[in-house]
Amino acid sequence: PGASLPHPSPHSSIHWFRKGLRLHDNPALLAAATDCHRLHPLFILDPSSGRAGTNAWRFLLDALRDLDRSLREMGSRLFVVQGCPEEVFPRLFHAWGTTRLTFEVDTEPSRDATVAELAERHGVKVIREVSHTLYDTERVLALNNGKAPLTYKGLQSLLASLGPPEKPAPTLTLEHLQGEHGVVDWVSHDTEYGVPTLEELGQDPTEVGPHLYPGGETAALARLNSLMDRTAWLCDFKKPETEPTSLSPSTTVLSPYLKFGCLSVRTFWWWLDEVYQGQREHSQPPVSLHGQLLWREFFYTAGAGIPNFDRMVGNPVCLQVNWDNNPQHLRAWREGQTGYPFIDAIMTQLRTEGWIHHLARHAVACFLTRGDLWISWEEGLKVFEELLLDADWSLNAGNWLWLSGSAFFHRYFHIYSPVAFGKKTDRDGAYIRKYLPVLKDFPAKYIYEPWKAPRAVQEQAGCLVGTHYPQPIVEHGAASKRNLGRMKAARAQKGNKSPRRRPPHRPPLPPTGENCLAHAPAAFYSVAKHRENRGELSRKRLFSLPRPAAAAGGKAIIPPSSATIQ
DNA sequence: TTCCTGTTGTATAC
DNA sequence: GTATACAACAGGAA
Repeated sequence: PGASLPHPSPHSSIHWFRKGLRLHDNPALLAAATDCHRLHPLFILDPSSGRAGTNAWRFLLDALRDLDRSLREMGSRLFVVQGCPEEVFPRLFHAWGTTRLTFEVDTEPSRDATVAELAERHGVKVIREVSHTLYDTERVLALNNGKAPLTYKGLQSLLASLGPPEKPAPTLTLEHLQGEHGVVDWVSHDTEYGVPTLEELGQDPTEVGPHLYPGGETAALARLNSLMDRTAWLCDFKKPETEPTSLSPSTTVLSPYLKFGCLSVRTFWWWLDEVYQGQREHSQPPVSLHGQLLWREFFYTAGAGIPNFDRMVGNPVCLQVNWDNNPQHLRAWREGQTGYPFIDAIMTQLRTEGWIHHLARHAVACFLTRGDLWISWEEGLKVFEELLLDADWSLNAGNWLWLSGSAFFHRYFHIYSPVAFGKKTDRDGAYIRKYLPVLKDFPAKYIYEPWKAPRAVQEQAGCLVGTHYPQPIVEHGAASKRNLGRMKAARAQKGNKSPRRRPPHRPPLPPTGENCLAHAPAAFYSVAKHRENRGELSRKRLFSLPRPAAAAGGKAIIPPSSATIQ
């Protein structure tokens, strides 16, 4: 730290925050601060982008305020500007005398190339760094002839040839900041560049739910810290065994922090690695926590390598299906009014709290698409994008492809029952009672199927099905059976058009679908029941804010490698 | 061609 | 709690 520069700092830098809302492991931010006499940390709020709901906006504003607070402690500030990047940058380049623009690589379809060109035209040097993913997605794709691996194993073997992920970069500290830090006018900063409120963004602040998961790097590292004491839990973690019906999250709920980059995936990876090192044995990918981070990598790679990844049409890996158009059923699903308490409870938790367990996502996604309602996964994707705090373009689309049986997942005859699935881990329906208080007095025998309760029982529970709570909008047995047949038909069509297979001996169907390949799943991080720590002593708390221990052994700020474009 | 595997199904039997 | 049928797919290895 504190490497004093041998020559005057020539640069005026803008670091453009998009994701990566943190000071730890942020190589592009370090690059901005290097040889720099004036640094402007910038966030551009683009009101025209995205479908985020109120809870997600709150999370983002939390994160921005936290970032500003941390920068302020070092005498700097965050500059928040509203507009679209193409319009904002030329103005700022001119006003701030910018010579260098740095930002984190984004694997999603974005306007990065346009901005980079624009910067170049203004004589501004552009530096991009990989830090949102464990590996450089472009490199992984190149290693596989430009194609995304379509199985988890496939990705694993590619990554094996690349070796372990890079270590996190050092946290930005006061020592990295030279010169003026970019603050021109402390008096007018808040009015000109302050973090706006929900109201100022046109969001209704009365719509937010309980503030269970405050946004920001500080909250992210605190959450990580509190997991540190649970060595046995971390080492035993097996995702499929965690419970979707747990009343408090049975997984980590680090996903919103990873999505916005309040937590660095590399910091998490190497911290887990340290925990694993100290133990005799630990779970392994794909079910372990390391495995969850590799699923994340899997879908980022798929999202970057597969065209039209978030759509059915034009997506070469996606099964082409004639989904129904049924706005009433879609609305019932979204609002938690399907008449299936398990489904409705999950959707209620989603709308109010912004986070649901991974397997709960499976249950409602299957219900919406191939299981019961036969509605396009693209509709579900949009709802999740609005309501989930951790909705991430690649992971969201990838998981919807998976659950709808459109790609990656092929055993489409495995269908989640909206009645039986929740019962496995919650016989008495405590989860339903929590999120659907209208049903809270039903006996356990009927809590998953209240329409089956005799009239007297419904009266006793103070809830008449059809009056206070809806009748089921579909009959699961019949609907799932019919849909299974429709899945089979869609696949048969695909088979007919595939050049690599003999035509299946089935009656030919009218050709409508496009040829599809096939492929594998994704992960939202979660859970496992709180198990006791078997007496391992708690480790020292490494994450107050800076995290020196895991920082790359070397101090090299950023390798001036291919990350630099211009 | 055959065989095995795939993070996370359900219902029934013991 | 574990085993099995259910009805059966895609991809990759052998």
